[in-house]
Amino acid sequence: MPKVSDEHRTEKRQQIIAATLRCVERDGFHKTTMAAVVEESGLSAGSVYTYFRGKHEIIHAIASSGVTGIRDAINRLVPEAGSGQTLPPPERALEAATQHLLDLSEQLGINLPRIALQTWAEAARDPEFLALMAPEARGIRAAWRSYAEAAIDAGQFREGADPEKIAMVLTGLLPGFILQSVVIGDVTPQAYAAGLTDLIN
Amino acid sequence: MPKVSDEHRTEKRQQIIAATLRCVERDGFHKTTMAAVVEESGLSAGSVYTYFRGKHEIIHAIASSGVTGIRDAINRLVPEAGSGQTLPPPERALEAATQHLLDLSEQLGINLPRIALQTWAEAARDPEFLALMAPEARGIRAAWRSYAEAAIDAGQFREGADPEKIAMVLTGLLPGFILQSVVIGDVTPQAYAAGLTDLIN
DNA sequence: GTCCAAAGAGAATGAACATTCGTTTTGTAA
DNA sequence: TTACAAAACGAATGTTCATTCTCTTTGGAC
Repeated sequence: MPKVSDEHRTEKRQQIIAATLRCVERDGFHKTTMAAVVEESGLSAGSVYTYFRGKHEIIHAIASSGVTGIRDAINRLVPEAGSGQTLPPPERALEAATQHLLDLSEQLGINLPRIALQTWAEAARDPEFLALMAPEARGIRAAWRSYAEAAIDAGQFREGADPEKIAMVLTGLLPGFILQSVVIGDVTPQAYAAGLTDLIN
Repeated sequence: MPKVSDEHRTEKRQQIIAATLRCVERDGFHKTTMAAVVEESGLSAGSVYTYFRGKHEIIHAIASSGVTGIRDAINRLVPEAGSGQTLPPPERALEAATQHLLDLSEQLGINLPRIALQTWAEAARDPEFLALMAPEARGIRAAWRSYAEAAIDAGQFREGADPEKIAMVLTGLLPGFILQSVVIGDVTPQAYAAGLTDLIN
């Protein structure tokens, strides 16, 4: 094949990334072999290496991709000024965020919680990987902060509450849901949200 | 050396496990080489293999060890019947649990949050490893459940609140603290607890 | 239609690493 | 003291895996 359009090129890269995600869900980053990626992608070794310089680069591409879209899901909960949309209470916001994760998992046919655990471990180990992930993590925190600010304005939390600290806790609830869904396996968005309701009231 | 006492044997095993933990904190399970464990432990390759059948067995020993002692730390917060000890509010309980983790990290000279992330990833990947970790995870949930039951009895939460669901959320807050401490790095037990206070009130 | 540069294929390569093995040292028990 | 069984050692081994290299195919430009 001759030089191919840029769209085709990014499409093939997506195909390889998707194949890698399926492998990583099963085996983690380090037990995922290039042979497995090659097989899962339906391409040949040589071909994969024309789209990525190596395994390293595929993994880093995953790190920067913000696969979960959690950040946007949270931002969608915060009404734009004058939109008339109402701000959900924290338990509904949490439920929406966790439900989004499960919906997207189903849609992609990939268990995102499992992938998430792998990426966290990699972030703890590889500073470059961390640098690629951190913006997404900070973005999720910032989204919760916007939510908290709106909630304080709306009188849902006491005047003078610290939106950044509230955001820390709301951000922290997501990994807790993800980890428990993999390790214990009995959490649902509804039960988790109900727990928050009981904790708050 | 001839056959050596059982205490000496378990002591050497501990020494190897401690060395491995230092390696895993730095490199993760899969990038930790036996050569590194050997060097860090100050023993020789052959010697390490007289105490463990292989890398696999060292890793599994770590999985079942419940290194963090979080479970006990939580249980200590719940007063025994008739002890006169008072039940702390959730934010203080959370602060105590997260502070325990940092204290123990300092005491051991090991960053436990980093280790935790590695173990979660391994649990997602290796069912045997998961089976060894799960009891500790369930134990932490059970400890929070005891706390929640006591708190409901004490009137801290509304009558009819579901202690298991409250326990889900309190359990979930810990991974959130751990992950954010590694990825964002700005969480403290105090700030996190203050966030919970603001969220609750 | 012919070229040709890039893509695709898959066997070959070489490095990294867990584990083993032959040898030496050590401490206890006779 | 001597003997011996286990522990310690560390070089050698064999396997696994990422990456490369050569060869073949492909499809757009002229």
